[in-house]
Amino acid sequence: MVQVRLKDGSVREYPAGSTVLEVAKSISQGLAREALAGKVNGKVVDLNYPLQEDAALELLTFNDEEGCAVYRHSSAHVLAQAVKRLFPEAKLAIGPAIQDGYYYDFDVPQPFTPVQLEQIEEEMNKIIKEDIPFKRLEISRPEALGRFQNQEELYKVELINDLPEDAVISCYQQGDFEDLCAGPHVPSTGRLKSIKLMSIAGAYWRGNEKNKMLQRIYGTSFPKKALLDEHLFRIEEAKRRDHRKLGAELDLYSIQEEGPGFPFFHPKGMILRNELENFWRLEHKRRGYQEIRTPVILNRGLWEQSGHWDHYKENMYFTKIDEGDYAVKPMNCPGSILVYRAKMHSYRDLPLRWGELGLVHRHELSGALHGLMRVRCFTQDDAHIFLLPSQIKEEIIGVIDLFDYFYNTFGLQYHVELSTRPEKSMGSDEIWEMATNSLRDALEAKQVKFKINEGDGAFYGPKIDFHLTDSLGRTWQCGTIQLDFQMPEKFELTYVGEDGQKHRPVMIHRVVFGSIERFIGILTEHFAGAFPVWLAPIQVRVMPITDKHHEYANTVVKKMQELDIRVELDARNEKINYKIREAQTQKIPYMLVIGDREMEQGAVAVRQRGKGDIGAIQVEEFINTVQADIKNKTIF
RNA sequence: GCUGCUAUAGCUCAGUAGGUAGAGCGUAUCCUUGGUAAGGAUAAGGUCACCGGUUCAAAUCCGGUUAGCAGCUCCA
Repeated sequence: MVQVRLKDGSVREYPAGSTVLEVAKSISQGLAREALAGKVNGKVVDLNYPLQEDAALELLTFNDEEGCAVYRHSSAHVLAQAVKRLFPEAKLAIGPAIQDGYYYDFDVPQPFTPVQLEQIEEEMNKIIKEDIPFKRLEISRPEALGRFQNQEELYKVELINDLPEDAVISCYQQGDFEDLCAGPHVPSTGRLKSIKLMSIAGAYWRGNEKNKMLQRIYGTSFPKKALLDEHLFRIEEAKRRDHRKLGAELDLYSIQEEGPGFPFFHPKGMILRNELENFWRLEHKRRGYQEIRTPVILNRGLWEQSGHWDHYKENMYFTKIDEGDYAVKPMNCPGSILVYRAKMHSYRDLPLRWGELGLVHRHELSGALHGLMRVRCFTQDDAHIFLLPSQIKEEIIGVIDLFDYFYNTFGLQYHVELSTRPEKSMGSDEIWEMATNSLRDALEAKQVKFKINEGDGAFYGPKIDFHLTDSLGRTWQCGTIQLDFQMPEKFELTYVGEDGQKHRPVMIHRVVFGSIERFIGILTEHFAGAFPVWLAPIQVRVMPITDKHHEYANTVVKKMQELDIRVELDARNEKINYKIREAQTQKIPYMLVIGDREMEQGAVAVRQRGKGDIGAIQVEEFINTVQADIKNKTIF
């Protein structure tokens, strides 16, 4: 008998050799039906994996990230099998599960056509109907090499050769199809329900442009058709909300041929920006930050000292001034450090929290540019905090609180990831350990759940990343908190301690919005252009029914203008329906219709975005409502 | 940057076996004074992205450049 500890903490006994599926069945039929794979002592395995000794077991369904990945990965194998059936000459490369589905790369003489894509999808559905079992085979390296060489699957041979010495090499077979694969997989192809192939794209073998370009087929799959439909709907919805489209329609910004990747902000986009910045300044002031501003162009020596000249050159822009080499700043930290160095600091002054809305320029590949999300110049809502090592935990907690407050204000959910030391990095192990532990301690003290990203930290220190989830469930990395022991060292920063001696301060780099430009893009898509009143470029539009009502409408407008409400009068010679339609497409939160009735009673007829006509109220009462929306940052 | 695709009016798009362009929306003017998502008429507006080639003739065919889109790579 073996003892199996389940997710709920209970321990059950099973005969040795019982499979994961058998355990699932013993718990409930429903679970057995839903289970896609198991997780034994933290390792994801097939459902028919036999339990030979005591273990902790978790059953994975589509709702678990890992279960979902197994499902998609099995889908990719079905895709490959379908392609091999229809195009036997196709060579297999790799086919992993990804965020919203899976892909498989093939080496074929001709790119796939959309018609062929449909045929492949049909074939996949056939394979699913055939309900072919997935069989796991563990084989030796020579056997694996032999097998795939025979099949002339040279990409697979290359993969096998690159596997580490001690790797267990496994193969999965489903009927006549066989693929090199670590697994695990669902028990049989029939477990897959709704599959769909999404697109075809070129992709280089191993992502390297020097290698051959392969044909990549993207697909997705779900255990229920309703889930697939929902996914497809989300894609359509994302197109409708695309900030590039809405940015033009709402006249927020433009990008012109004269400046690829350098956005132009129009008056309405500037209102958004300024509101975000006002909010940012106020909240930072409240939390003990001061604001600084450092130059955009600084000399070569500085960038050599900071390490950017060596590590970041390809992304930087350069210029010459009076024979001297200068660079346009790609980051704000060196500037902030120079401000710190401008005078002596006592331990009594720390922590020093210096915010900077700094415009940075980075050379991004032309193919990477994307609306406001990926640009060549952007404003980081940066801050550098100089502190004593003993203040780290408390200070990080303060930053986490600030981030939480910001994201909640926009109705954005988030999750947190802690990134640890990467291979290429500076500094001693002790320092890294201590820095990483401080970040972890702060997260734990705040009881924030987090995921660990091994080896994904910055070269100068570990970091905490905040990933926002927007209204469509997409995630965006925005905020980041980075702990840095290297820059203070390189620039020989000091403070005078209690003992009268010089000591090295620690630095925290952090951004909340990340980039104001990108954040505007995210907000545009999150709200589908229907910004909350406090951000809306036009908050109220007043629409008189005929020109008899213009005078009264004007007094209403004036009243609001005096209170800094962003109000517009639509005095055009158009029917009320027409004016409403336009205000609606412009996503203006409040429309005020003014006719005889309102004029007589000193009232306005209010139409609220998303709700429609909500009736007439007195002007003063309406003004109070709007002001409350602005003050409370109400979202509707 | 690489691969593929695209570029016609402010916007969305049609068009031509190669013979110098068209719609809807928007804009302007006039008529209409209309109560919760498009009232009517008239007009203006384009070196068909840019440079070069083929041709009697190029917006149309070919090459290059630039920009955009999708993917790869990378990231705030």
